[in-house]
Amino acid sequence: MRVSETFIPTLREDPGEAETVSHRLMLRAGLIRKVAAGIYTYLPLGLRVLRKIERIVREEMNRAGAQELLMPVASPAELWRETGRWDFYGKELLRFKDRHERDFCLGPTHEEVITDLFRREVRSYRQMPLNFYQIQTKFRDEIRPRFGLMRGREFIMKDAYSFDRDEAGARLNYQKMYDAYNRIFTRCGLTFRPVEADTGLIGGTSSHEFMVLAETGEETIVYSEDGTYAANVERAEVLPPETSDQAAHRPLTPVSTPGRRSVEEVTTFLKIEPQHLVKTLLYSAGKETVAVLVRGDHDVNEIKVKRLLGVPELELLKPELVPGLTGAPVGFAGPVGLKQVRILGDWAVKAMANFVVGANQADTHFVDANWERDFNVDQFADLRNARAGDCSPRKDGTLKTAKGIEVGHVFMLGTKYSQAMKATFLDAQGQEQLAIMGCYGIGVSRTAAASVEQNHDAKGIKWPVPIAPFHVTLLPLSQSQPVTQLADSLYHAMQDSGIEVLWDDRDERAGVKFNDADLIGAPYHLVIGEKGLAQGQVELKFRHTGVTQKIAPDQVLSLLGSLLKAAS
RNA sequence: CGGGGCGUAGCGCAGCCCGGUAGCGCGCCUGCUUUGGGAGCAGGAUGUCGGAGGUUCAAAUCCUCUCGCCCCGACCA
Repeated sequence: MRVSETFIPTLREDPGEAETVSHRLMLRAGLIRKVAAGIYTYLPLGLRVLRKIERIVREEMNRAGAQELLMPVASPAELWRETGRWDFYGKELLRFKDRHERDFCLGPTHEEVITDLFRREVRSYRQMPLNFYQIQTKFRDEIRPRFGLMRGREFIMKDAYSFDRDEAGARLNYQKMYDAYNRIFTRCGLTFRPVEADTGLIGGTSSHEFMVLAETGEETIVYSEDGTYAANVERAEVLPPETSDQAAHRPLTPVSTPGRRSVEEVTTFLKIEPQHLVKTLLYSAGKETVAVLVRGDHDVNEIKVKRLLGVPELELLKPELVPGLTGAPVGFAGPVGLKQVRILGDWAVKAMANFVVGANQADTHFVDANWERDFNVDQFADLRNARAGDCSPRKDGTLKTAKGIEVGHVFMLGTKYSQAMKATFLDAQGQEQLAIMGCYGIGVSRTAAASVEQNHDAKGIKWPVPIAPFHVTLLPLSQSQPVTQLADSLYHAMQDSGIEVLWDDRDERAGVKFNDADLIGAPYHLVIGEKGLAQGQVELKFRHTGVTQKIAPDQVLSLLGSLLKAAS
């Protein structure tokens, strides 16, 4: 395509609205424009990138035996009521009424719709296994959309749903999808890592997230540097400590800690390490109030607490309710003498002795507290976030942490949806069975943004070949006849041999063209200038390395051809 | 929803505190020169100052309300 005939509105300056790298560069390079918060138009260049990713996704999904279909964006409330998600999904589900006052929503995911299809159409085990996928616009009314395409409200997702006769079949489909995802993100040129994950609102029995490793990622993952373990920090197990503090228990002693509330304030004031303090966090879990005890330098993992309690919602107790419960202002809560509250303790607390806790009295803490002697812990469990330096739960080394962008997520659903919606089939014995389901998502638009996060420099984007909007930018630096003529013939020759080329045919100065080319980020730039041409040469620049190479015009096709072949 | 910030020309911003002619840079249009890393000179066009209401002789500026956007948090396949 010719730049002069293509809508590529590049921006010289950073737009005021964008701070994140991918958001900024995608706006500046003319890939996207905002319509409303978290809602974007994909401009020609941006759409080309999405189509490339979609193509890779389709090829790998088809190869893995999934079949493409397309479900509607709008779906009726009745399906969502069947699974309870009409209420449970909350405000993220964008709802509306049609002209007959019937409730509808815009699909944030499609388990209900596909399960409805399955139960209407599939009768026999002979029709299974099945795996359907679609690439479609999804809508989630996020509380806070941000970072451009990274967390949009409307976005493009590939979602797949598998239906199996039994657990073994479901596991096989899960594995196929897991493998396909590895191939997809590898082909997209991303540095990523599959990690064990929590199942969240989708539910189900187990899942993995595919994380693109990037500093700006919203997720934290932990992994064993030497081993194979990797998990989202939400999910990562923490093993109980192997040794515990055997020190003789000293007597419980109140000390004055005026105005010292936070861990930092208290430990600084008492001149102790945070490892010798126990934090007491009060939560409301449904109708119950629970106290969670963790070591001063640890963080509570609320997902683990929720799972242990078997409750869907967990919220820190509202500050105004704390004094009524503890008899002290916020900041001085402790387990000693705490009434009407279930007390949960993290494993690390079990290994402690003679520690500091709040005294449930203003401006007072206890030192030398000990569990069992001074207070009762109803249950010890793994309740904290894993962190760097912890032992891997597989005991295959020490954990490190990294930031990641979730671009894919695979779930074993089991019968959660087939049960709720009575999606059954007759097995070989004529018995009615529930379909065993799995579901598998890829954020297509987010994948594009993640790639930019991972592949850029101060000048702009550095697209990997397989998802670049164009393979080559052709940059004739003057309007002189020999230069234009060569550009024209190379342009057509490249097109004829299947090389996707963007020809900057504008009468612009060299600097403008160079800067736009760097910003847009095609992997190869072919520069034709008067000086080089006088010596019978053109210049090939590799956007990723910045390396340039002088070559004869008649070598361009074969060289680019082999470079592209090697890179895709 | 809580906290912080912003809304002035297509884009990036100044002006607001302390009310009185709406400005700068880039881009855009015309002409000449220039042409290997965002050109120079000359000339030109472009504004419901987010919206509504109020105070005032006078509001971009002060007050009230409202809409939108960004960042942090809560939240979240």
